[in-house]
Amino acid sequence: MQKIVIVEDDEKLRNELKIFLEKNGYQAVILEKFNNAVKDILKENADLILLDINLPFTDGEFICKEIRKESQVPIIMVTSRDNEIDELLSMNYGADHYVTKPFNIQILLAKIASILRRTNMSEMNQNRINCKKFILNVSKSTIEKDNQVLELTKNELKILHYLVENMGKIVSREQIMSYLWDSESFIDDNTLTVNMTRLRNKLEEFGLKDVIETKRGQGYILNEIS
Amino acid sequence: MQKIVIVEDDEKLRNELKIFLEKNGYQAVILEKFNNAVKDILKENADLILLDINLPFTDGEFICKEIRKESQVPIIMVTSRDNEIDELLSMNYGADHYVTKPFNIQILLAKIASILRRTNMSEMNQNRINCKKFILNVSKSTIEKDNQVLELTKNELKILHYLVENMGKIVSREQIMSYLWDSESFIDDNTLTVNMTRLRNKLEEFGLKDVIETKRGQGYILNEIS
DNA sequence: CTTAATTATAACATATTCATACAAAAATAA
DNA sequence: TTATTTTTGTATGAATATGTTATAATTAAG
Repeated sequence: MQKIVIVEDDEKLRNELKIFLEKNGYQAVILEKFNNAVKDILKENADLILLDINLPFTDGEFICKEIRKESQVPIIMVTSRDNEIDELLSMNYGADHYVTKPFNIQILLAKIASILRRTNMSEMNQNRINCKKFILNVSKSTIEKDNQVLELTKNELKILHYLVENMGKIVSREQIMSYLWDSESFIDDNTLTVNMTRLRNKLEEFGLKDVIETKRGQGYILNEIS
Repeated sequence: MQKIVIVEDDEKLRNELKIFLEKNGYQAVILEKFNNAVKDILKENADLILLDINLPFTDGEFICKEIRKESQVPIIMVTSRDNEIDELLSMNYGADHYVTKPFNIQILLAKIASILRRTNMSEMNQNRINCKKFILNVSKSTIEKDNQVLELTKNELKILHYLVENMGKIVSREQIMSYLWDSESFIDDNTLTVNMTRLRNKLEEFGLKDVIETKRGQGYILNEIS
């Protein structure tokens, strides 16, 4: 179930919103105190935030800006006047969407549904890196090729991601290792080799032979030839 | 400031994009007519191109392909349907990145930033040194010549790199040695000679005879004659 | 022309690096 | 829990890059 945080000082309105959203299949959380709003909001880890611009003590623009520093969660700003929207836009606080009070609650619902559908879709599709021979989908931890999909484990994804990011450049074993594991944990140098072999086997089974080349004594390199 | 060309037929969307990108520190250019798109795009000499696949009169795939003939500028293809991506990929038009409409603009921004950072980095690391007779690719530890590639080992690369960096100047054996090995390890003076011979043989087999000249009593020098 | 210093070559030895296979441990799912 | 997947560790062997030694070739000076 998708979670929506309601940040609204009008107690009556926010309770109505909560009930309404819950009736429509969302999990709705109300923020009651605004003295620590940004932290409280982020803590909820919501899918969407409904944020009134006029709040006591603090203001919505600030909260919006602060949230954007930490998260890309979609934010719907609720304004009281039409022209507030223009002011907001010119400030570029990072909110994606706006509604003006008083708003038609059905329209708000449609808006929310649309935003959530969109972000879900785009999140699924954005982190795709085209490597000529295949696409690395970082979000899904898969590689795609000829309409076929290969699932990658955590380590496999990380190694491949690092190689892809440095396509055409030799990356040393040390580099990969420090990318894979925290520098604190002392992991056998050979563990990387093992992971490498497994990744290669997996890739070869998928029809991607010799994608990762060993540069003995220097590291590994991703062949960028198409 | 980095320049982004927006190729999008939806007037509203492209204007929004332009404003948004400009607010985020980019120079955004809109393409208004598409009858001469490829030329117009290339003329802008942009750092990145945002290219809608569905355009009137012409189509994005064609434009992409044409651009690729002239330039390696990163291209983000904007598609309307998910499965369009797969079609695109199978054609291999050379676009590096894709977003599906409707897209979250913050995610798009992050993507752009990531792509530009990456390409900037790789430009910086344009570790290809042109030596008239051959190109030394430090990132790949190879030399290239007439579409042929010769792999170098760590030592070979280091020696050649040092010589190339000092092209046309005599470098003493001591210089090369301290560049090759840590000053701590005491390595036989003749070891350098052996490495030198090996490198020379390798180069000669590759069709690069007498590239490294011995200056008896002084060191070695890379012949820069073209 | 000799001789001594320097550099080159060849053959050999060693050390590093990596791949593979298997086992154990840890994480995750059923 | 148990079962399964994923990750990590260890051992072995092969490949190869590099270092060592010995000997030959080259060069400059006397």
